[in-house]
Amino acid sequence: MEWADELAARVSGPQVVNDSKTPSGTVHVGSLRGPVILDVITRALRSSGHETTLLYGVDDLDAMDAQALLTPDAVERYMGVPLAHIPDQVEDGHASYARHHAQTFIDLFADLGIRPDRYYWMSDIYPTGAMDAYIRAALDRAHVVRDLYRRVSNVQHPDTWHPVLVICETCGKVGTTIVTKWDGERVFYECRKDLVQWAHGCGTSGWVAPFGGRAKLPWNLEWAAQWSLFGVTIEPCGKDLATAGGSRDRSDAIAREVFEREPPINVPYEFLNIGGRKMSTSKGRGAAAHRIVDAIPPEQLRTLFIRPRPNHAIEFDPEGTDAIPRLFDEFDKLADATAGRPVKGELPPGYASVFRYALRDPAADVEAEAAVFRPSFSHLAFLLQVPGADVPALMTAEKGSGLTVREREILDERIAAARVWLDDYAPERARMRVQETLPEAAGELDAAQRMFLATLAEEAGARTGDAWQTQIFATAASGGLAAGKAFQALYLAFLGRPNGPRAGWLLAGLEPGFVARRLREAAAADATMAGAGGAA
RNA sequence: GGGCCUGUAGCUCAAUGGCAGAGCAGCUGACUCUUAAUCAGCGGGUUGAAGGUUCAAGUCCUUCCAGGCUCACCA
Repeated sequence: MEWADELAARVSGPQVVNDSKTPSGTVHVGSLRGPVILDVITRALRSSGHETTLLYGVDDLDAMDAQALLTPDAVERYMGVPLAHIPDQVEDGHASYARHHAQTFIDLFADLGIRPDRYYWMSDIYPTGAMDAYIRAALDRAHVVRDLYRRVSNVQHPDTWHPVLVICETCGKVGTTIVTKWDGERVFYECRKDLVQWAHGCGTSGWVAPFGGRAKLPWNLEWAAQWSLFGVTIEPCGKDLATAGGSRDRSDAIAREVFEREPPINVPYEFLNIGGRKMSTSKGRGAAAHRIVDAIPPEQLRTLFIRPRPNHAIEFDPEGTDAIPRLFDEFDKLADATAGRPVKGELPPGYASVFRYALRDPAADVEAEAAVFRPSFSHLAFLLQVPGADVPALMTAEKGSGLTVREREILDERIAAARVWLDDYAPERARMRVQETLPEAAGELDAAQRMFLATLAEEAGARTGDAWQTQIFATAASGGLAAGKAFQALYLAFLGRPNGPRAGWLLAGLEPGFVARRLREAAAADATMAGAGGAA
């Protein structure tokens, strides 16, 4: 976790941290790693005394290039059009396609404790004329840009290519236009039918002054221009951009050679892999970001992203594993250590920072947060499956005193997460189910256990969990059976496994007639039945 | 083909160049009302391979092998 603190120690003076995103469609959980890293860097800078501004931009004048995300009849009309100028495909009140997707992403920030000082939308910036100086510089130095593309990225543009994209006055597309001349005030552009494969231009051409929102810079130049416009000093970016000869290299060179400014410090970060594979909404892997957030509350999600160094890929496989419970356990361990409670095993390096930066509220009282009672996630998931269990009451008992408002909030958050986990992610072994018919495993019961079950069947009836629990111990004792063996017998008879939840409450939650019938069936079970199953 | 990352116990990961560790899982045991809790204990390794530097290498250098991501059209 030292990475953020080390970065903070390396810089001097006021800092501007920036990131921006093209709202081209639905995002997945992995997309949140960037914003979380951004936020942690900001917090680290501030806590080491640097005056810091956090900016988050939406590159919503970029062209639509994802056909799959448009309705079929919208493809011809909107492919290549700036995202900000496409109507929302979903009728939920957003002004545009870009606003819809950007807003659903940004809405997650607040929950995660990420609070940029300012959001900016490029569709708002261009019309103000703030970008005009950069557009002019890019046009004046078009030959430098062409040379740099060839040198840095081996991309060969025609000699007449100019680094500005005019928004076609006729069809409104920006992805299909090319500028071939610049006279110092106006550019000559063509909206070509086949400039790119994914969109078709309308054939318009003409001279236009490319200022005040009538044109935009290509993405790499826009990026570098943002650094100058906002005075950005630190900007992390995903490894897809940070690759050698890739976008970041191009933009760095543009910053130096066209806008004559050192690019910001880069913090390249790796992605989040689910089950060893890249997340992809289109391939059906990886829930959309707003979906998995239901199973992983903010502070645990922050922990997941913060703990490894940014340049390490995160392997996370929540499907059918205990990855989610372990994430909670790890967070709780950090809290215990921070609160000075004893913890098992060794602590990760820099654990105190991890816990502090994992908290949603940057101004939280870290000591107080660490001290609050947090129920074990797996224990909760377990209790939720016990028929009739009063989980809040049980947790109050476990804590030994009433839950505070904050503790009740955490409990509710964890209960909700555990429900989602049980429904969508938990492995079979974490789920328990009362078997409809006598489980095969009941054949493993020995004579003493069958005797116990038979006796208990005589006592069966409607009673409370507490009463059942007492009865179980009493019956076991009167038959001379060890309590452990007695409970095992019940679990085998009802769940088909040697262990389970508090048996008394399990039985109390079932229909009394069914309980009596099952007890008798299990008592009558012949040990030879289990021969094939290899019973002990 | 270029770039980045990874390879250490079954799984997830640690280890300023200085005796290879932890959590979880597993196994054994204890427990007369927390029974998937709690407590005690145990096993588990040619650190992907081969060279090199060093008194000393999981760690640094070289070369391989394997896996993953990413770029090479646009943003």
